[in-house]
Amino acid sequence: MQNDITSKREVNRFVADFLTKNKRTHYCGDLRSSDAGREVILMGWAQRRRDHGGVIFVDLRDRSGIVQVVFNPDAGESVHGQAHKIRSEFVLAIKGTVRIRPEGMTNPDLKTGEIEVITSELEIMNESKTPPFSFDEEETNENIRLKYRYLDLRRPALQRNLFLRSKIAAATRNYFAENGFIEVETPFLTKSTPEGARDYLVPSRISQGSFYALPQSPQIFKQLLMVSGFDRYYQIVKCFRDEDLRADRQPEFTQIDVEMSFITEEDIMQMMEGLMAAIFKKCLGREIALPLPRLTYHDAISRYGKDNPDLRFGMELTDLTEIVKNSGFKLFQEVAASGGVIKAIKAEQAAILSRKDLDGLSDFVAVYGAKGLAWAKVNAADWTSPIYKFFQPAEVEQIAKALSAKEGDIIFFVADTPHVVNDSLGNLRLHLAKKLNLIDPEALAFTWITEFPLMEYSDSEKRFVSTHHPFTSPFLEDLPKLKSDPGKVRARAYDLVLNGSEIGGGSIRIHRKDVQAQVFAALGLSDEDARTKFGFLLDALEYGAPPHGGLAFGLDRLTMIMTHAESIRDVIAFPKTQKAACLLSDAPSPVSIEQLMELSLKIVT
RNA sequence: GGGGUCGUAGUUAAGUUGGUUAUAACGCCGGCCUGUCACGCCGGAGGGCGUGGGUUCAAGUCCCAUCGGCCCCGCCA
Repeated sequence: MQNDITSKREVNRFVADFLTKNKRTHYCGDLRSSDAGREVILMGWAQRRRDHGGVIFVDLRDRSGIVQVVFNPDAGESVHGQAHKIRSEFVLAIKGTVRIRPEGMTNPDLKTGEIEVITSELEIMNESKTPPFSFDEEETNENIRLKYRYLDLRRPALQRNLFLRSKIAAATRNYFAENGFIEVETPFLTKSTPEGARDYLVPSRISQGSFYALPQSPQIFKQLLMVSGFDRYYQIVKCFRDEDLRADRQPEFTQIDVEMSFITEEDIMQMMEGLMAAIFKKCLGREIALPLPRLTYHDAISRYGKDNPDLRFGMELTDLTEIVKNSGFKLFQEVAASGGVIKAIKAEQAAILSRKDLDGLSDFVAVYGAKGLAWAKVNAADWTSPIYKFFQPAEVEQIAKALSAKEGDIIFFVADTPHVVNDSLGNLRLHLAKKLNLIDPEALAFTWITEFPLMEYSDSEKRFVSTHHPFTSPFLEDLPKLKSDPGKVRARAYDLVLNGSEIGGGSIRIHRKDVQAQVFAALGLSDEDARTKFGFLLDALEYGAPPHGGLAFGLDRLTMIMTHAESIRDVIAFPKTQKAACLLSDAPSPVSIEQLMELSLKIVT
């Protein structure tokens, strides 16, 4: 041990020497029986050692997979002796000969199970501490996995995800290059914009008391590039939003950002459908039928309760307000009279749902503001239902007809404001589909959502706010409503939804200053406000801005769907926790008083 | 900001109505073993139960607070 440093140096020199003389010939997982007889040099990690006293087996792993390497005692004392020292995750280089495994010794669970490598030389290039968790399928607490993310990333599943993500990015770049797009980088240190999400701020040292913001998206810059005449732009770019996290939301995420000039919605959608087809073809070998289906925002909400409907299954929402508004059920009467709606969904042949399950579903919809969930089990002649007694036979019949309900189905009713009804039934629909196993995991259900409202009333801000962003063009024919009924103005915006996940969204932008001014006015932004916040864009619009529009895809979410990942963390190399912390690097963390002083900042809490 | 859930050896988990030295599997260490592939066999070490209070004769088990992971609402497109 006292010679530790010296011997480490020796080892390092030896390793360097080894690498100078020996180049890797193959990846472990690529070897096949056709390689039999070939001498190979492999480098990787010892996944497992099986020491039989005589013969020793080691599963050698690299990014391609694993192969069994064999150390025979008769291969020589030094190699065999070294092999005894191998432990989990030691870094090895071996020279050996591929051979077909002896009769009956093959392992059908391995791609390389037909063969093995008989080792003639072994180099232990580095040792390893015992890993803090096993890399097997066994689920380990995510806090430990994130702390040792570099080890977690040795798992084949995560490697597969990141390789696929890289393929998606490559297919994207190819597609845009083939279609005449230019990739332009836009600044990360930019100006805070008030609309939309909370900004991440970066203090300026040179202009004390002033701040940059990290971009929520390159929105304004890509529009400026259109004004400059680049005509077709794209960028694969990080975006930052300081909002709370979810299973599919990280504070920094990646967009495939696109903008085009002299186009309409149709041109953009067609171009983006081509992108989707190219990505799925190149990365998964799957054909996408084009053109993709479309649904208006209004239809999506009324039929599925959400603007990101999962179309892999049916169970649509049915409006029963007209049928039940005069029924004997007082609650339904009152809701209908006060402008609310009564809607229902039907779970087909859902007898596996127990009475306890049904009661539990009330708690489920309560999260979305529903004060109750009525249900009815449809029998041959009647219903088993707490509310059955309130209805006339004719009403029961009409409801059953509206829903095409058959014996064995269960109907769920929610009566409330349209927003609460759609929200709770839309989410209940998803919940039931998962519970009843209605979703084909291999299905790909795309849909465009069109005709979004340009703006929505915000109760918290007591004004209309942009649904998309304030540069979204309204439908020209709706312009007169901008003053009289702003909530009814439709936007030339479109989202692309895949399997119930919004994977992209965009719009045709306003390219004329007068229209932009009207929209700002409807949003309650004064000329002065607008000028302070977006002055440079407004200026640009006055210098011959072409008609333009675009959209952005969420690369993380797209990758999630394509890898069947349940969490966005499974498609990001170094993700953050729900508290937006990086357990690996321990960010965020306090900084020195000197750093704060240099920025003229003071911590006040 | 709110709701839910979890935190016990390196890891994954068990731990009855609070009651003597806190279990198991895997991993780890040592020994044996020439064909295994989650190798096998024998032996061994390892934690005081996220943290801090409190109740009690007695707390992993009860109470309060706090920290952290995950899911959700709000927020966010």
